[in-house]
Amino acid sequence: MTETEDMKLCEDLLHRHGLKNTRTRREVLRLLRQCGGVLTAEDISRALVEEGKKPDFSTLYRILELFTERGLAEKHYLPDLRKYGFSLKAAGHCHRLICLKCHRVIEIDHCPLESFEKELSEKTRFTITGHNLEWYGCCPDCQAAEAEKSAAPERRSGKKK
Amino acid sequence: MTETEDMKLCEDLLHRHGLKNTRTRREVLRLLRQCGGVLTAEDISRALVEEGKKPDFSTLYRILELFTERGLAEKHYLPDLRKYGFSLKAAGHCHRLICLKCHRVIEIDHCPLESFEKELSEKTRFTITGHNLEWYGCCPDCQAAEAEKSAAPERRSGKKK
DNA sequence: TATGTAAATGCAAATGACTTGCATTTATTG
DNA sequence: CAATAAATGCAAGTCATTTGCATTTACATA
Repeated sequence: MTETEDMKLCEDLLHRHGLKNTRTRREVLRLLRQCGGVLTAEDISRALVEEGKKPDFSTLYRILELFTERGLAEKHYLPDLRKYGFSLKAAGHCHRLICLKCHRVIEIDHCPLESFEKELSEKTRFTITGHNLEWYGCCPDCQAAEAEKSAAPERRSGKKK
Repeated sequence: MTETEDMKLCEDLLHRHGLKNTRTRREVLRLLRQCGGVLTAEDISRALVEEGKKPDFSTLYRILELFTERGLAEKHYLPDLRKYGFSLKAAGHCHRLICLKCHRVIEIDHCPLESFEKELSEKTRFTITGHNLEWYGCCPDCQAAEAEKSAAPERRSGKKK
């Protein structure tokens, strides 16, 4: 897809969701599409700064919140980073497997909870309105990188946990 | 159980986990045991203030963090409150069903993910190190209260969502 | 195409949960 | 009971996120 086509698509997406088509919104959408996974406000800011733009964090947060409200994106708390990440919303209900090293995301479209949840609701008499389900781990690439590192160890920076 | 017995038990619990037996730690432990569910630092502070004590938040956070490290408690991010809650740790792996109104917690000790997770790991070649799973909903009591309220509506305070 | 208007943005300051440094107090050990 | 290592309180700091407000912009309409 050419860059122009991609931009066109972003504009359409915005319009289809009843959102004004502004430069920063297009950029945020583009980055989310490009990465395909989860980005934090800081990730997005950094990427745009590298391209010579510098949107304010307040604007980014407003955009990300808006995208989430309008069902264009999803917001996930990332416990290891103590902040939120955002990703484009998959059609339909799904869960994620997130690599803790590189933040790559695999979408899991089959929800293994449906039947269990029905049973649970009957047993507890709770109305169940939702659930949180995410898996964390280490993707094959990062496993390989990790294995290599321990084969030829280098100075390790004192990065906090 | 008498209050003294309860205190004794708290002291034992602390000692068994290699923790000094201080007043505030005993109080925090007692509150967690009494409530049986999830409490935030603020919940704990409020409860203690009502009893005429006023531990500093820094102390509470230090204690809760310590309890978590030593496996006495568990820490959960509560997305609707945007902060952490703590509960005594159940023996073994388990998940929670949390009432969004009153924060009552039901522990679900059967994890419906085990077999699914194995399959998932094989398919994606990720090393899966953990998962997040919590259900949210409304407990029977709050459902009843809700039903009553709409039958005989009263002035609603402008409490934020 | 010009233009009025609501909405979006940038900026600065605020918020709120949580953390940290340090001086003081306290639980435990000998 | 004294010594001491650890726990606490206090004040100030951190950091993600939010908010108020003045300015700019997208886009519908003239």
